[in-house]
Amino acid sequence: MNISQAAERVGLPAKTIRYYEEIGLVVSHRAENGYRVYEDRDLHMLAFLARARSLGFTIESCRSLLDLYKDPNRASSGVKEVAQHHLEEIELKMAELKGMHETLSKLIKSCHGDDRPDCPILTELSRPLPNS
Amino acid sequence: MNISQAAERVGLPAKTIRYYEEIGLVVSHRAENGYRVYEDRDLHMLAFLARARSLGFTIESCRSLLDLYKDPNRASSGVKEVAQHHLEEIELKMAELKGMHETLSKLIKSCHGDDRPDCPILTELSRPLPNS
DNA sequence: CTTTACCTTCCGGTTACAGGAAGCTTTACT
DNA sequence: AGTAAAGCTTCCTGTAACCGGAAGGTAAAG
Repeated sequence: MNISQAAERVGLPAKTIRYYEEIGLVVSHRAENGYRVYEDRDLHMLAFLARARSLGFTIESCRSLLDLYKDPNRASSGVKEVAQHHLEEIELKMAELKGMHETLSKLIKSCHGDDRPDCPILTELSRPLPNS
Repeated sequence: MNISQAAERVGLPAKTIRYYEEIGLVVSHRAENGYRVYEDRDLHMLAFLARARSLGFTIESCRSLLDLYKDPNRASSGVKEVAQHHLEEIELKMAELKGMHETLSKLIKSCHGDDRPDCPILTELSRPLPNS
């Protein structure tokens, strides 16, 4: 199976698969003409990566997870740690976004949004500095 | 006032201020020795940018907002549009993160996390492909 | 007069790819 | 058989918003 069929199967762009190979996340076997060839086992790895990435794991976390996946002697605690750490990062981002959302939606509500120049959004953004 | 004092005042790294100048977001006046010099007006701009960035606006949105800020004939509707668009992006990201959070926290709960190799997280990530 | 602290510019690295050029191979069609 | 289109390869550049560090000029302090 060539790269574009593999790509379609696992739901990743061919470019991305080549990139994963370039950074050593996966290996690819080559046919005699130099084309990459994918077997079931390779597709499993790629699909694994696609799922992990869709959950927001970084490439480096994916590398760890994939290593654990391939190791029959792994401890599930290792997997859980990686996942837990990622969950915390997600929660941090959510909190950050929540803060922005609150502030921003209040500001937007308070802006009449017509052709007059006065605007509470700009007023807030340009509040004088706490002169230390 | 030199760059590092300005940086401290507005809460931005000096590197960032130089970068904003490089991309034409702000202009800097120079002293005879070539050093950047910041006046109140410049500090206002920088603080404006710091606040906008802290609300997650992209640099390009900041550019628009700053242009509007500097234009006494602006329409507040223009500002509101930029902010509204950004709010929608924030909501998109929040939804995405929420989905990841749900899936991931369920998986983590279901993983015993000890020294045994079996792990529902890996099982989920390696689910067989929908063979089309 | 020298050390120390700033300042300058310039270059490379970060994340996770996407776009596109130049060139080889395979497939399809006439 | 000839050719055109599709698919593959590698390589290079660009993205967002900076950070870190090197090399070298300037300023303030002792």
